[in-house]
Amino acid sequence: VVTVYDVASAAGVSIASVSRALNGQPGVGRATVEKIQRVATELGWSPNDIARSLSEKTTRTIALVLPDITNPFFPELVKGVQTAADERHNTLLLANSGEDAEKFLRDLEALRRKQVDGVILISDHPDQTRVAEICAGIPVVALDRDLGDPGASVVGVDHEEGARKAVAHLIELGHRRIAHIAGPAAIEVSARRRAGWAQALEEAGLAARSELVVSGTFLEEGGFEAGLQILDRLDEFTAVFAANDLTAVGFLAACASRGVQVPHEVSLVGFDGIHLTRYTTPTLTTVAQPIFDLGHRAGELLFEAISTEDPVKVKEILPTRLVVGASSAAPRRSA
Amino acid sequence: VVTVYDVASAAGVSIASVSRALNGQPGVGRATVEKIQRVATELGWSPNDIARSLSEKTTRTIALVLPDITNPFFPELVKGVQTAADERHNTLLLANSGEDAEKFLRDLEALRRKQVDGVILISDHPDQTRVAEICAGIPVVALDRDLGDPGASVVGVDHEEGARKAVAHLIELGHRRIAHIAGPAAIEVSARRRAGWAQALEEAGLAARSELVVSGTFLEEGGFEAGLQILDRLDEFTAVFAANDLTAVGFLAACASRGVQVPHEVSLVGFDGIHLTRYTTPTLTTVAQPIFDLGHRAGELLFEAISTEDPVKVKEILPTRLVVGASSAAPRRSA
DNA sequence: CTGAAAGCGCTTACAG
DNA sequence: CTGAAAGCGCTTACAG
Repeated sequence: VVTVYDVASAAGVSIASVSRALNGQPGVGRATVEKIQRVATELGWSPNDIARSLSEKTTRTIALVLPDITNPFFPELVKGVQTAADERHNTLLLANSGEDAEKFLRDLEALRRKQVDGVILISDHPDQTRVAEICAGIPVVALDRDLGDPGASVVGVDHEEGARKAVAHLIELGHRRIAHIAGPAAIEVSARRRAGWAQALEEAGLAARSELVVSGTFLEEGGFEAGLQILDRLDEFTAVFAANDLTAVGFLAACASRGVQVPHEVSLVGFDGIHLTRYTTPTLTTVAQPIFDLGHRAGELLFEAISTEDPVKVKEILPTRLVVGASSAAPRRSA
Repeated sequence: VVTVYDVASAAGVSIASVSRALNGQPGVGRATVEKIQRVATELGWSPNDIARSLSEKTTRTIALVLPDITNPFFPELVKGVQTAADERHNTLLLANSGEDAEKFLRDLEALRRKQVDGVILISDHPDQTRVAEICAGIPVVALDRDLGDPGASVVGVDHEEGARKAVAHLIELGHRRIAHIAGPAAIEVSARRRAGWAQALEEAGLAARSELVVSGTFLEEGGFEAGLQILDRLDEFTAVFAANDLTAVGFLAACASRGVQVPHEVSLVGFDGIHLTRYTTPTLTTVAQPIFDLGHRAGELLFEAISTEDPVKVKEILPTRLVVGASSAAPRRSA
């Protein structure tokens, strides 16, 4: 309601001086600055970022598009990005597109209209061309999931390698038959982790039998359902590698409901390293991603891209770490 | 890059017609509209919401300020608000202030500068006056936590009543000594739930002994720590009412680490009804809040306030529901 | 050090 | 149905 014009006339100066004074820019007399500041506070002036953005052609806002804020992996990631944004005094705009491809595109278009300065994408949308079209001209960083778009920097982990570590850990414990509860087929990450599972088995001279793969959803229910199915065939395996921690949590619940002891009757390893894994019963062995860092790094990369005229595309792979909890142990029985 | 001016000159019309045509407003010839639309797509025109907002004096953006996106209660709430925003074709801006009072005020100021049309607040900031000052002139809805500010509508649940239900349930099962792991002292909701705990005990003619109250943090670690403390005094109680589900999850972990069986040796009830409670071992008895609805309703109320000149302040209390899981049972031992 | 003026990309009375 | 013009609240060359 009160604008620079009001402040200017009340202080008896021009709006140019007001703008400069209120932004701490040089070229205004000390006394003038003080007067303007005083008047501004008296009048209760508050800057209008919309007007500023229109004028400066930058909104100091970046966006993060993610599939499911409800999966605890993402809030942690959000914190990382948020921190990066805060450090640069930028605002973070969240778009929770779900895994819905259409909503994703609509959200992306809305962000473009909002004139965000850059976008961090967690998605493997089937139509990369459309995505690239919409994001044309605005810096993009792909997070966690790979983006076909070569125009974007990528930060993530090596999911295959992580999965291999998980399975190798089980093999080392003595397991020979290891089942896998996979993620949704449409998500690239699912395929990577499954591939890692198969590789680790094969490297150990064991068969990666597709009968031992059940599909999940990356959510608890998926792990639970998969568990109910697979627990009927406990004679075929002694351990389970779940595609992510939520799946593992669901599997634990299935075990509990069937009275199957973890890790005595079946060992379990998850993936992600969400905070919750330290508080499940038993605590979960998992391949931890540096979640916060992933988000933070993605933010930093994005800001570099924003402030550089011709940004180089980088691909940054952060290390995963096997965290051994109480859900994995040597097999007490043979499959 | 391409503006209405470009479209206008390319189509041989005025920017007024372009604006009207592109916004589907009446008063433009059918043929003209078509031509303008064609030219706009050819040129790859995309609306600039910043300019529109400056002109229209509305951003079609609402903000939600919350303490901790990492607590699974909030993402679910976010979904509710998000849905309400989507329904109105508004954008939701999230501010994750933490429980940090200073950051909260800074965030609020940033939102004001961003010219959001309204704000949903989850907070009980000590300095309500400051909050009211910053929010002056913009519609506010208080969510989940009560806001001293009488200028805002409130939507939430009756925490005392909910807590009473939890404790009454335990009493009904036969428990007589019920401990409580409280939330952070600074949060009003903690006090309410604790009061409910005390009331239920007293109504049943039992003593609400303050020695049976341990403080937590609303996070897993708090419940875990509290559990380690209190489990040394298992002879003093047979059941625990945790201030929220995350606390209960932490307590379960403490029980597991101490080898204490739930519910055989100690019963447990949580509060919130987060999704996870269905997948803990054992599944958690809890007082479920209609989380999604709370968020959705807050959004609706906010939009009403935004679109009404003189909005009435309402206080909407949504019902909680006791969900009986496997963590509560009749006491097998006497305290 | 200070100000008049143009411009950011839209929308919307106001005239025709 | 169509357009010229003003205005939204800022910032920033450009002159002095």
